[in-house]
Amino acid sequence: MTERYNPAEVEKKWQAKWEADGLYQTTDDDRHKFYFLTMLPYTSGDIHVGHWYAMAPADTAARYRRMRGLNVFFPIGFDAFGLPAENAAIRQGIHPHKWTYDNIDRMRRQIRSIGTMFDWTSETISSDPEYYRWNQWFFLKFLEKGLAYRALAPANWCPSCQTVLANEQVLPDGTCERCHTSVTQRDLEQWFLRITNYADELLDLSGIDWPERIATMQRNWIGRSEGVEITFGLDIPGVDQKELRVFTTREDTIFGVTFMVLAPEHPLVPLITTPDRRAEVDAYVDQARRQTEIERLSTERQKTGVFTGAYCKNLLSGRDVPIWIADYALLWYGTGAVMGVPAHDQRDFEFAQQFQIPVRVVIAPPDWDGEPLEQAYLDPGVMVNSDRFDGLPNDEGKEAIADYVESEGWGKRTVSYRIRDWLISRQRYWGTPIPIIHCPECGAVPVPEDQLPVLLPEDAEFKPTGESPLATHERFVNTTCPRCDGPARRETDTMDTFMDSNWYFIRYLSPHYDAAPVDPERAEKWLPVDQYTGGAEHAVMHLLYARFFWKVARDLGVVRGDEPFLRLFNQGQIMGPDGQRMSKSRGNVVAPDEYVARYGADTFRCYLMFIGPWDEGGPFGIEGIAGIWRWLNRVWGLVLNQPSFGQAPAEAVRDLRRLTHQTIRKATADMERFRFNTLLAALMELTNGLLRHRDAGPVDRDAWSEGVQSLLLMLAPVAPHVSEELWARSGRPYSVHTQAWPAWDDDLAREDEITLVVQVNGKLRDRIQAPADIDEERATELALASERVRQFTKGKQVAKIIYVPGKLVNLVVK
RNA sequence: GCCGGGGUGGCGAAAUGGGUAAACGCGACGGACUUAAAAUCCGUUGUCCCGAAAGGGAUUUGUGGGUUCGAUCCCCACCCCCGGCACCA
Repeated sequence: MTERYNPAEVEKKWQAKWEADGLYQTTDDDRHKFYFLTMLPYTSGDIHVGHWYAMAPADTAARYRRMRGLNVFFPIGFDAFGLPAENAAIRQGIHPHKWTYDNIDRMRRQIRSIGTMFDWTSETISSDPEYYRWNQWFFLKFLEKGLAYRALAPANWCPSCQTVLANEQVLPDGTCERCHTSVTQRDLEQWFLRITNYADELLDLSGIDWPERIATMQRNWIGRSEGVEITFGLDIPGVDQKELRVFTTREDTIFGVTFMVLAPEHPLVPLITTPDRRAEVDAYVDQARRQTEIERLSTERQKTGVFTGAYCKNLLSGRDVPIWIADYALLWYGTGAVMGVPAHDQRDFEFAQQFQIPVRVVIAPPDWDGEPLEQAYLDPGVMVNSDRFDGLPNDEGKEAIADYVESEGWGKRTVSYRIRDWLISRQRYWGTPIPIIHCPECGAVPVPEDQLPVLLPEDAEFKPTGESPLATHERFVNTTCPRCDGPARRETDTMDTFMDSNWYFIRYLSPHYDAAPVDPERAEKWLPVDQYTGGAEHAVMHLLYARFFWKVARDLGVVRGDEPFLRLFNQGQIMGPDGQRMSKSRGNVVAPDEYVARYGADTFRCYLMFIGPWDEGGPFGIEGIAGIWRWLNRVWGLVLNQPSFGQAPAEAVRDLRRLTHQTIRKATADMERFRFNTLLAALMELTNGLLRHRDAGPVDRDAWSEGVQSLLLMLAPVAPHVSEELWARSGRPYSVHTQAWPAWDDDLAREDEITLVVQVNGKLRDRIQAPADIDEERATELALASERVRQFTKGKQVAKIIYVPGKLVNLVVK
C-alpha cells in the first residue's frame, strides 16, 4: 500500500526547507540576469483569488526561466500607504499603522502558502520611513530640476474621500476611482509634477515589448495634437488684453470662423461681457460651475451657451466675430477658447444650428453647388471663400496659412496635449509627507536632504476634515525655516500613493541601502525589469507614472536606460462566478483558503492556470478543481508505483519516448507564451500516456525513467511542492528547482506514421494509416483504392486531386 | 459614436502561414470495487436521423453572404458580450 498524497504535509515540509536553505535568495553570479516583476499588492487585508491569479502564474514563469539557466530576481513587497488604511482606522478605531502592518503579517503568511520563489530578503514596504524617505528625496530632486511646482488650480475634489484626486483617478463618468462619489471642482494650492515635459518621450513606446492595447491607451491618454495657436484681435474699451488666442488643428478653416467660444471659467469672460448680457452670462457660468462632470461631459445633450455681447477680429479675413461662452469649451485644453467653424466641425455645427449662427463653407465638398450643409464637412477638399488661399487643396492650405500666420506674427505652430501635469498633493494622513517648509519670509523652502525623512507622526488625529490631518498636529507643523531660522510651518499634505509605486522595483534591489535610493552597483547589474506582469487596470496610471518617474531618475543618474519595463504581460481579471467583479458587498468572493486546505496550494495554483489563457481571466468557477486534484494524485501514483521493467516491444519504447519528447517541445513553447492551460493539458497527456504504458505490460526502464523525470521537471514550475516531494522520493538529488529544464530531440519527437485523411469534394470520407514520409503518388493510390471512398466516386469522374503532404488527399469529382 | 479583445459541446476550453472541429479537463450517464456511501478506476458522451446491433448518413464554430477543391481561420455586412476612449478645438 503506497502512502497517499497529503498536500498539507508535503507543502509545509518543503516551504520550511526551502526557506531554511535560502533556496530562492538571489545571488550575484555570472549567469545572465533576469528581473521578473509582478505588481506589488496593496495591503488590503487578505490574499484572495485575484492575488493568486496574479502571483501563481508569474511564479511559474519565473521558475521556468530559472530552470532555463537564468539568474532570476523575483521580489515582492507591499504598497502600504493609502486611503483604505485610514478609512478602516476611522471605522474601527485602529491606527492605520497597526491596521497596515497587521495586514502585512497576514498577507506574508498567505503569500508564502502559495509556494512562490519570492526573494523575501528584498521585501519593501512603502510606508516604512526607509522607503518613503527616498520619495521625499526624489521630490526634492524634482523641485531642483523644476519638475515639481506649486500652483493654485481647480482640482478634482472627492467629497467622500475628502481629498483631491489626480485626473487619472477620476473615472470617465466623473466619479472617484476609489469610492464612486461624484467628483466636484475646488480651487486649491497644490503640488504638481511636470509630466507634460516628458509627454513626447512617453509617447514613444517603440523600444519596449508591451501589449498594443496598453500602448494605445497611453498614447490616447497623452493625446498629442499638432496645430497652430492663432491670435484674434480684441479691442474692448477698458480691457487691457488686446488679443485672444485659440488653438486649432484646422487652421485651413480660419476663413470659416463665424463665432468664438470661451470656456465659461475663462478669466476674460467677466471682463468682456457687455452690461446688457451680464445677467445671462453670470447665470450660465454659475450653472456650468455647479454641474457635475457627468452632466457636463455628456455628448448626448444639446449644445448650450450664451453670447457675451463682445466681438473679436479675425485678422486674416478682417471680419468681426461674436464671442460666446459654452461649456463644450474646456478651460484646461489648448487656450480655453475655440474658434467656431460650423461648416467643418460637427460640434460647432450643432452649436451654430442651435443659435442660428451663419455657416460659412470654406472647404468645398466634391460636387458642391453652394447649397447649405446638413452636417459639418470634415473630409478633404478645395478651399473656397478663403481670399488668397482659394483653389488650394486644404492640406496645402493648412501649411500655407500656418506659414502666413507665423510670418505676420499672428501666431505660431504648436503642440497641444490632453495630458496635464500630475497633481500629487493629498489632504490625507496615511502617506508620504511632502518635505516642504512654509516660511512667512522665505516662502516654500525645501527640507534639507540631511533632515530626511520627514517622519509621519504616529499620534495624529486622522479624521477627515477636508484639510490634511497633519495640519492640526502642532508638534509636526511648527518648525523653523531652514533658510532664515524663523518660525515656519510644515507642508501638511501628503503624496499620492502612486508616488510609492513609481519606483518600488528599483528599491527592491537594495531595500536597506541608506546612501541613495538604490545601490548603484545593484542597479547597474539588475535594471531594467525584463518582464513585468500585472493587471491592465494600471494602463494609464501606474504604468505611465512609473515610465515618467524612471526617465527623471535616469536624468538624475540614478538608473540607466530609457524604459523601466522591457516586456509587459497583462493577466486577465478573475471575476466572481456571476461574472461580476469580486467584492465583499456582492458576496461573490471565492476565498482560496478553503480549497487550499482541502487540495493544497499546488492543486489550486494549477487549477488557476488551467481554466483558460492567463490574459483572459473571466468568471471563476471552482467546479473543475477536482480534475487537477485527480491528476496530481495520478502523478503521485505513477512515480511511487513503478511498472514492471523488462523487455518492451521496440514500438512501445519508441512511442513512449516520442510522447515524452513531444511533450517537452510543446511545454517549452507554451511556457514562452504564458500559455499555462495548454501546457498543463500536455502534462496530463504525458501522465496518461505513462500510465497506459505501465498497465500494458513490461516497460523499458530507461524510457520510463526519461518520461517520469521529464514530467517532474516540467511539473516543478507549476506545482513546486509535489514535484519536489516526488523528485526526492524517487531518489533524485535535491532540489528539483535547481535542475535544468528538459530538452527535446526532434528525431525522437517525430511521428513515423500519420493518419492520411481522404476527402471527396472536401468532405471527409476515410482515414488511412500511412507512413509519415508517404509521397503523392502512393497517397493518391491509397485514396483511390479505399472502399469507402469508392462509394462516393462511383459513376463520377475524378476531375482533380489535391494532395497536402502529411495531411490529406482531396478528390474533386463531377 | 470610435478603438481594441471576444462569441466553438451541458460547462471551462483546444485547434487559425485555410486541410481530421471539439485536445485536456469538469459535469452527466453506464459499469467495477464497497454491506452502503465517499474516494478511486474503466467505458460512453456535439446535435439529429436510419438500424435490434455491428454500423451508416446528415449536420455543427453568433447571423447572412462571398472567395476556395476545402473556411473556426481570409473578405463583406450585421447582431451580441467584455475592456478602453469619448464635446481634446
